[in-house]
Amino acid sequence: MIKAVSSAAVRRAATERPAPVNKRSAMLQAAAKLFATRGYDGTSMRDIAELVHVQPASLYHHFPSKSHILVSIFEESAIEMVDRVEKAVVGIEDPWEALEVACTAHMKALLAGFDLIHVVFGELPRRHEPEVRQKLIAERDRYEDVFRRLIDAVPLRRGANRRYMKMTLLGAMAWSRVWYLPEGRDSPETLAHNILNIVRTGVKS
Amino acid sequence: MIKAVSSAAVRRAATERPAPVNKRSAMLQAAAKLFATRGYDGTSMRDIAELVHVQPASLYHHFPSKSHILVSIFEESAIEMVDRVEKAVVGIEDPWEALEVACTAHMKALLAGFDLIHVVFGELPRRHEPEVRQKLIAERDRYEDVFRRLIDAVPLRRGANRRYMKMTLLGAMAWSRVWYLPEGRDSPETLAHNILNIVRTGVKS
DNA sequence: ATAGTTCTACCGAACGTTCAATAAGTTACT
DNA sequence: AGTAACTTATTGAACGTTCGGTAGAACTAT
Repeated sequence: MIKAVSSAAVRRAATERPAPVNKRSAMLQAAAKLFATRGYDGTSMRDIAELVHVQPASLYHHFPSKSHILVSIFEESAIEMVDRVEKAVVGIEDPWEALEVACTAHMKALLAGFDLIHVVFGELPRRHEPEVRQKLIAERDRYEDVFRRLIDAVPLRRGANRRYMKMTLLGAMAWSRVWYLPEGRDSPETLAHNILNIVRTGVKS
Repeated sequence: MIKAVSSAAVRRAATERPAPVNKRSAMLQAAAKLFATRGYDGTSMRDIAELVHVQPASLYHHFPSKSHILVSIFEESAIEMVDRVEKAVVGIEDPWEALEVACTAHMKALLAGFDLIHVVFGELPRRHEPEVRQKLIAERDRYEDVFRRLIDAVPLRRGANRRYMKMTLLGAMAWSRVWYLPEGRDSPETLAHNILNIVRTGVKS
């Protein structure tokens, strides 16, 4: 019995298929990278397949369609990002500090190569079929909710609208995708700090 | 001679082709509407042609390629938007009021159906060929420059960074594309006022 | 233990459709 | 007559997707 198991393990290790790792997640990674740079419509199933060194047809073993790949990216991304942000803020008492830490985590992911979240903030759910759109929006909402809760905990001046604040903050951060230069002198941390500071205290003299 | 001209005019009036209006701009309008909702890659030349009631090949009489249509949209949009914003701020002394009026003009165009500007803030230049990308960025910069000048005129507290302020402001406004609901209770004016107010005075108590 | 079966992951080739673009011809207007 | 505007007809390539088949691992029955 023991022998049989161990010989199976050896055989599995000896095979040139390098790992029993989930190829599904490799496909998701590749798709995210391409969607992030070329957009959903600008990426073909062939492009994705090529990046994973697989035939196009193989993608359909793991996903029923191209749009399901997009939905899966949104799902995995929301889970991962909620996790990152919530881990980052754990134990922090001051609500403003917690929010800044969350923003930093967000900007790091957005500007330092986490392709999945790039897709979430780059793809407009509007452009997809209703059924797909609904799921995309739901996943993004799930992530935004983390920020909503952090913003709820922060003391605002009278009359300040938390919804507008959330949209301004997330919008400003999302827009950095458009103008940010990785080789520039601004780090994601600096960006998060400065953007949040503007939203918190304003700029006027 | 006169007879000939008049008979030609009558024939022209009688024909169902409604007007000798610039069909080029109609094509641009149609393309902008489609690009704005479905994206560049999600829109085909056939789609554009159909919306103008013209055969696909006719588009190539006015534009050498699909990407030239996109570039033309950016050009016309930048001209039009610079014009709108500069007309809106003329004669306003107070720099903060001028900036708010500019933001209002911007939001009105963005949220109330001016498709051209929608394309400018929806299409990522990154995704296009270098030659095209360069032009797209140049046109958007031309527009952003109007805001840069308005922001330069506004008095800030010490240490406030005008570049971050510009990016936060434009980013927050651009992001409204994603969550704004036309049938909601927020008018473009309200949005512009509130977003600018957050950037100006902050939200903290 | 071995032979037969099922299952997972993938492949190569092709499906019908749609894409941007072109070539050549026709009509409209000056 | 000449030019601008637009048409019909067509191209080769690329698209998402489907198909039948296969290698190998994993169960099942003997």
